[in-house]
Amino acid sequence: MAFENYTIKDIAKALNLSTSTVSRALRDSYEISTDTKRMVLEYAAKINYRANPIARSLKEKKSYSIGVIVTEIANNFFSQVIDGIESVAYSKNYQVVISQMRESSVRERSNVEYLYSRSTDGLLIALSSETTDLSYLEQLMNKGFPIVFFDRVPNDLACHKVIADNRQGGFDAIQYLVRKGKRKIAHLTGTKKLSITMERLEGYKMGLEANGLPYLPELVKHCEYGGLHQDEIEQAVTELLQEEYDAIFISGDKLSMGYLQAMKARPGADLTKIDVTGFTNSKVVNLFSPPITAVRQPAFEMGEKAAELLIQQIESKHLIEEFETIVFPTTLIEQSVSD
Amino acid sequence: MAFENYTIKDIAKALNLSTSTVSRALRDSYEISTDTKRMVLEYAAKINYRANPIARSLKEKKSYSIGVIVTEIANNFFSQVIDGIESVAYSKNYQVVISQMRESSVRERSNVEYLYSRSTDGLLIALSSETTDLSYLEQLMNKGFPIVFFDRVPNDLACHKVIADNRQGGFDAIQYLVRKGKRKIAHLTGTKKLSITMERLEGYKMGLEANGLPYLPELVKHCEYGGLHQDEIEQAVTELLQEEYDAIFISGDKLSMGYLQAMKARPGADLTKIDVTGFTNSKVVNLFSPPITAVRQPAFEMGEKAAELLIQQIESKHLIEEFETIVFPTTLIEQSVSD
DNA sequence: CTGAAAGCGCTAACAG
DNA sequence: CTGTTAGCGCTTTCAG
Repeated sequence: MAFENYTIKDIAKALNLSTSTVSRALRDSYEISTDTKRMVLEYAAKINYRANPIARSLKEKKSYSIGVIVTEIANNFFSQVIDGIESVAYSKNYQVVISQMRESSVRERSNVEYLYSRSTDGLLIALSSETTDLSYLEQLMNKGFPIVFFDRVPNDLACHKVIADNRQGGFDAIQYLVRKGKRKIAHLTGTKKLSITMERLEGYKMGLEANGLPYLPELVKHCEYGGLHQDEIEQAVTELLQEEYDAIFISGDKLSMGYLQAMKARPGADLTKIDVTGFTNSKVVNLFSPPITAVRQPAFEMGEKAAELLIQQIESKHLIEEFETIVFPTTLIEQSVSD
Repeated sequence: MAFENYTIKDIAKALNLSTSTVSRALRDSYEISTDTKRMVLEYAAKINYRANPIARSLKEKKSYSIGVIVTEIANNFFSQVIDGIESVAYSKNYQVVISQMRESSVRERSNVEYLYSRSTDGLLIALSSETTDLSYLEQLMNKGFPIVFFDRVPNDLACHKVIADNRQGGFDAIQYLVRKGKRKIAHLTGTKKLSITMERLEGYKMGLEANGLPYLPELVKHCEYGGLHQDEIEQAVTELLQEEYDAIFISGDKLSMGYLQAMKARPGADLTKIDVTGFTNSKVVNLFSPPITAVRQPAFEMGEKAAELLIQQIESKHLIEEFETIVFPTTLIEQSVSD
């Protein structure tokens, strides 16, 4: 009996009221007498009435769902962001609809359009490695469709953005390595199309400069798909091993893990000599061997914040004029050398 | 925050047709002339018409979305399962709506009810550690609401189930440890309420018996919340350290990682002596120190299969009579001792 | 305070 | 082949 699909009509009939009265009573309208309200509410509770949200959506042009687009779900950083998003959405009674674009701008676009046409009320998105043309997103935003970007954000679009302090994170990484006596620090990163790549690269350069170290382009390797395919990383490592370097700063979760794997698989490589510091949100970096010093982003909190901004924008009566860019600090997590 | 969108009415008006004709043309109905169809399709494409799925849902009582309920998203196993689910859903044009219950049966239920009332077309669920009363799920299923269980499945409900061969996985783990010369093998696992706990425990017992080893209850520790909170694990480890054991078999991702963390944090514990074999879907187990031998489930494939079964059930005209239980093999991944 | 009626955008009898 | 009509379940004027 718990799950019959009653409608407002059933309640109206049973109580000898009109559907509008019932609707209003349910929504606690001021124009309904307390007696009627109580009656309706009681009966509704008794039959375990649940409003049909589809009908409500159609009427209100609002679906209480938000779309999320990420590279892939099975990724430390993204899954933690989604955790944060879901937490906020749950507390505000929104559903979270997820899709993956696997670094393809085509899939990104088809997902955006699908989510838009399926009347999600807004979108949270981290751009794909391939994306250069943002005009379709801009058009949607101009139509009033709320979009909040996180992690990988557009440069010159007026919108809410939630990011980590990538520049500082990169800078800290270099400072740390230099303090450990490293002088030739390589950099493994993603495509230049992404904001995170450029910001972390800047941090890297700033770090070098602050320590009077030269910037050597041959020590910087870009993986166009952010290490989504291990081949990219193998290729980069092969190239790097022809250079001389005593430490490496890596600009992403997938890349960091992939680099360690690649090195582990090369019998020749001496893992103890080349220090690794990399962006990663793995919760078990301290268990790794060879060790890796992690640059950690507050992924959960970033997800929370992004969801809050989005829902706030969705529920705002007027068009947002002032867009915010929220920057979260990163944390450097050094692996204890207990063993 | 509304924005203009074309409707079937706009097309009808522009083309001097009735809405029903347009609707039928759009759906490629046999009763519409090819000429009219072409005209409608062309115009629709020109104005970039997108059908309002909410309206369609209301009419058809079908939303082309499926709900997924897991403990948490930021988990190796679950995120990989969701990856598989999303892949299949994407290819069949279904949306994936995600929610987390964090081992709470209350949250599980509220999520189920919410997803149901929001007219998702079906549900994929791995039960919470607390859940004992399945009657509300049974009621939904009796009403014809499609639910496919994966990983943590009910014992005696007629439904599709997708699981790993947990018994065999446990058995293999013990065989492996015994072959390495271990004789006192502990077991760290979750609550007895869960199918996976009982099956893996059985595998453990079978393994012991097959090797003429005694089953010692004091070597088996249950964490009621599957290690969701690290305290549980600390507690179990503290208890275990008072026993004598030379190896341990661990029954879940969270527990495996948590155990390694707990041990690492205890200066006294000699990590090299106690071999660890555990269920985990981490893709970097081979980088761990202390090493862990992984019992790996084909999580992605399990997600794919579960989604396929669900969508098949959703789209089937008649009630399913024969339910399937799909069992996937596990793989034992030994860490190479290269360093 | 309550009810009648219109309509959100779409589909599907039922008539032509 | 195409149009008319009647809803899906809910909200919301507009009248009483």
